[in-house]
Amino acid sequence: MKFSESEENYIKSIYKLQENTKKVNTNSLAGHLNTKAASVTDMLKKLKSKKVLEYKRYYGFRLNDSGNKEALKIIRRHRLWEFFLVSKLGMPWDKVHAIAEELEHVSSLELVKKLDEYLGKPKIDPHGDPIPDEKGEMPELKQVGLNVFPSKKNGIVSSISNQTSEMMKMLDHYGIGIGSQIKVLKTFDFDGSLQVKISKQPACVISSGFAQNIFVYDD
Amino acid sequence: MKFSESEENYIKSIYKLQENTKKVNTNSLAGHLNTKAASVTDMLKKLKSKKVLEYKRYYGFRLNDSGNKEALKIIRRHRLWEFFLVSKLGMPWDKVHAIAEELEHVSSLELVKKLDEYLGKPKIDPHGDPIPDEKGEMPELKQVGLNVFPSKKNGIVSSISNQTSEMMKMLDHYGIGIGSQIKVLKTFDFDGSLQVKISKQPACVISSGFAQNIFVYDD
DNA sequence: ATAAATTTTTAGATTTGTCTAAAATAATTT
DNA sequence: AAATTATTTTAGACAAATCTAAAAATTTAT
Repeated sequence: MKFSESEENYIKSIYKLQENTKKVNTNSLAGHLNTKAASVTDMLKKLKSKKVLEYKRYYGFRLNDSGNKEALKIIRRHRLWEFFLVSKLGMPWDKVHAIAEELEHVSSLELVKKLDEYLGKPKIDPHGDPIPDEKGEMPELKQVGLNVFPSKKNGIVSSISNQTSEMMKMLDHYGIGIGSQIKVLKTFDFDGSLQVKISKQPACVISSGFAQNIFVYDD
Repeated sequence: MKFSESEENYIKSIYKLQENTKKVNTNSLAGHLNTKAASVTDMLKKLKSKKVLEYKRYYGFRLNDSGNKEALKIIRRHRLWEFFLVSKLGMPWDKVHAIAEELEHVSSLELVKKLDEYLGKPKIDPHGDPIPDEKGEMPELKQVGLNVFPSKKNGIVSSISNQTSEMMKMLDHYGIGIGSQIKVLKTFDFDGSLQVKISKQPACVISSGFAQNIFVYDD
């Protein structure tokens, strides 16, 4: 089944609203999509007829299995593109969302597959959100600040909670970016500084404050 | 000025048809876009009102300066994405066009700039067509088969005129791809084989027949 | 140069997605 | 439980992009 850009946006928004409330209602979806309730009702009928929505008029609605699957595909594309924009093109965190909103609608399966492989099948996007896999499974990964990440374990940098240019300069200096491999070799109790190995570079020491802003998950 | 996806497709097609004939006519554009003459006329009015088209009814039409500039921007995006899909994602030549047709409509200036830099500001796309630069200038580059490329000059691989899997295997073996740096060190008259240096790898020797299919331009 | 053929444009309809305003239904208050 | 308020849906309109069929303009042929 193929979906228009607009249909995809509705599906994605319904999916997100479902996470909080069991049944989604017309007004909240209209708010989320920055549109009017009447427009939402029209689209609900269409999505129901396309068999992605459970919907009884006046009673709220939610995606069925098929709809959820579709939503996860769209979210997967969105987050892969965000990862690409940040890790490969070096775009700032806060600018990638809007661009990924456009790129996510390019739906070639071949493209998504190749992009995923090219990026190293990332599991978390630059905002720290999990990227659904090919089957639509959300990886259950907990990320933690590098300062509390266990020693001697291989970690992958998933996000950075500080987007100042000062931070950027330091990340750049150490060669740390989204997707970098990282391992804590030693921690110094005196000031909490850490000796770390970043990808294949020689080990180096970083401050606790710096490490706090680097989020990492188990490889 | 912003253009819809449809408007962009019209602009791009008119640009391409202009290359052959001085004035473009309604029917040929309809043929090119796989649509009907009446639809074309409707769009011509719109493009005229948006000041990208010189158009007098019944008399044919062509893009004005502003329209040509817009066309070059779209073509630039298209060809950069094609380059990306082939050189980074390793997609086959013949599959990238359709995907680039979608990607080209994502028009963030920031994105295009970063993508261009990331790809190394390529001048020729994988089909051998020139990529307009930021200013809309088409690079005037002649590509030649590697077998006739002058020795000791730095070349960039721009396209490959053979997409068989046998060819792919050899390209892969030698680490040659779109965008690779290459230099001919020596040629052997006995069988026309060439000693070449590919990027930073140690020099190696390749056959004349192989070299014929590798197109290169002056760096 | 007039008739025939072709091309282009107009007129009016259709589809998709949106909107406003009014009606229908549900939820809340008294 | 009736009245008030809030939410949702319907009815009807609109803009964008397309189409078919008919009319207008141009080109070609006789």
